[in-house]
Amino acid sequence: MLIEKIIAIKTAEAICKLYSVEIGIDKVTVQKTVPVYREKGDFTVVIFPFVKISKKSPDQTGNEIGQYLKSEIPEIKSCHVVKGFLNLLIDDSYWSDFLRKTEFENFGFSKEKKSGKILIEYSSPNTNKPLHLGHIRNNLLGWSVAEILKANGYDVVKTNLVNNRGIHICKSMLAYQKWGRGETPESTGMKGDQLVGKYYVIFEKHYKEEVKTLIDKGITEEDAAKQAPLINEAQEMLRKWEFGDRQILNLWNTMNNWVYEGFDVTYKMLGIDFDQVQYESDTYLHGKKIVEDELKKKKLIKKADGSVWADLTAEGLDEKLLLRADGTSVYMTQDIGTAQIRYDEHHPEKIIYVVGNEQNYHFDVLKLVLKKLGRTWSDSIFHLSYGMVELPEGKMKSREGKVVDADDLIAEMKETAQKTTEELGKNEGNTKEEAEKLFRTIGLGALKYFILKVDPKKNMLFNPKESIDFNGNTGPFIQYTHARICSVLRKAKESGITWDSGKINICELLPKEKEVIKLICEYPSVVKEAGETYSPALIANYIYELVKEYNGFYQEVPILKDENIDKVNFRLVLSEYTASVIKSAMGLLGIDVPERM
RNA sequence: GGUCUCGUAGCUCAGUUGGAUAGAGCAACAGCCUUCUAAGCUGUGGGUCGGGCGUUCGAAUCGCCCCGAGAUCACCA
Repeated sequence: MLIEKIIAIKTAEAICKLYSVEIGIDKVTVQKTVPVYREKGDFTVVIFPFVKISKKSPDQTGNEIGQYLKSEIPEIKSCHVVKGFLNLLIDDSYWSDFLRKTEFENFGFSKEKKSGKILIEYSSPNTNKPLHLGHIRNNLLGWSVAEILKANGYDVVKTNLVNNRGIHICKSMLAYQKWGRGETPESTGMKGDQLVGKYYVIFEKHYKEEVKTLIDKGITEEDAAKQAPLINEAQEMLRKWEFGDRQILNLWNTMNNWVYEGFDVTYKMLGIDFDQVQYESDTYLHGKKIVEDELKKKKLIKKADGSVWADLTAEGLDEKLLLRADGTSVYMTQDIGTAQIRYDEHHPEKIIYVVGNEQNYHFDVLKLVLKKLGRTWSDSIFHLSYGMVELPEGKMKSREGKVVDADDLIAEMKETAQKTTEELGKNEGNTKEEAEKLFRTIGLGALKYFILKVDPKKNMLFNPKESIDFNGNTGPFIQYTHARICSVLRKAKESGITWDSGKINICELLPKEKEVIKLICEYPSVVKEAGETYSPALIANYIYELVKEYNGFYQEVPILKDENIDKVNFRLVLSEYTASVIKSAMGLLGIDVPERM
């Protein structure tokens, strides 16, 4: 059991014994002692809540509880009360024992398997344009959360729902049909998704012009948006698609395959993968069927024009369209089908949808509609709503081409990594392949850490003019620390020095040594909390703290140069352990750590 | 307008189940490499935690009001 937990239990016990009042363990606050008082304590019990019970001064209460704890918990070396805070100093042997006894294979990960299965959907791209920085955030988050849940013992299914149908897809198809002149990825040398995206932007450009012309003729903006010939053609194309027009389906197949191939390249570069891929072109039919069945059961309503709606007025919302008058389906229709398929196939304890916060309302509605249709499992749907990546001038807009392209950014990061490495003269002795791999690792490390260290819920800013940093609280900084530790361990081996955690024989620790061990001890609870809150940011911030602390130790304390072999042994174990936690935690973020850089 | 989210140093972000003097990084300045990788370490300056009121022994954290920014309220996804 964690020493903090023991302290909390014994504190509650002390209050019972000393003041004859029973309190819950959750009423006891045990926290890390603030740095100013580090010499006096490792953990602090907040005494204020107990002075009402003891009817004594905070100092006196603290001293009494402190005496009790000291007599009950052998690991406590001393206690010390300041202004209502009881600081407890833990004996150094407790910390060195921790290193001696703890196996670091899979350290931090849950030992027992959870029974429930979790399905997590992320990425879910539209096949009308290439991926941009917003999608990168989505992919990294989804992938990392999946890994964190696995580390917490869950059986996780990573799934991608490809948004390959709908009016938006028709837009790029229509533009290609009109202005594409038979271009292909081969003929242009463009990635398939980039080529299709080009036509999506072209559609929007012409559409905007048409709308402007209509407005100039005196038509309102709203009507102009509906009357523009291009949008009507796109809708006609959607109808043909949904009713199986062979020519349209051929074009759709061709263009979608170009996009899939392009996406695969990007996913591979990013190191993102899935256990399962679903396509909306399959699931929407299931949704449509459910809607038609439920209409017969009168749970949905049909209007005079033939459109089908869910009435959510009783739930405080309005009516929501599920099928258009022409019989074609909308986003919600397919989501109903997709959810049903997922439930039938996996019976998951939870279905996590990693989708931007702009769709909060959509998911509220989805859950309500499913519930209205009698799907009690709608409660297992959880929308992991993350913030937007914004540019200095505001939101990214695919339609206007104002985006940070994923492929470009990844390539730039790698180039920056290469430039920095070469400037620092750290690329000697690498073969070309090794160097390429290293640049990719560092560039991606910088990008992934930059994104994942931010609380998922919050919007974040990306300024393309300021390249992502490689110093300070960054991926490369952490990778560098790992590489340095590996270097020390290599040097030890080369000089025939061995180390063994079982042979740790140290009674007194230096402050820097103790702080590093204390942080290592925290890793399991960080993994747990990151799992409970779906937040890779907790892992990122934790690992930064550990690495910073280790660097202080590395700077101040000689590892190999000490004459005392017990100290050398201990410090090598500490270093190896730190490296292993760095590697494990960065692994949860999808970031590789090199052994040299 | 309704609903929701956010507002912490010049910039980017931590810290929010209420706890000690609110922390990092970047940027600026000053130091540290004949000794384990200087992508590092140490130090200096930088804050009415958007504002006000309240609850509390104690508020960046909880409640109410106001100000500011964003998202959403589509027969787009």
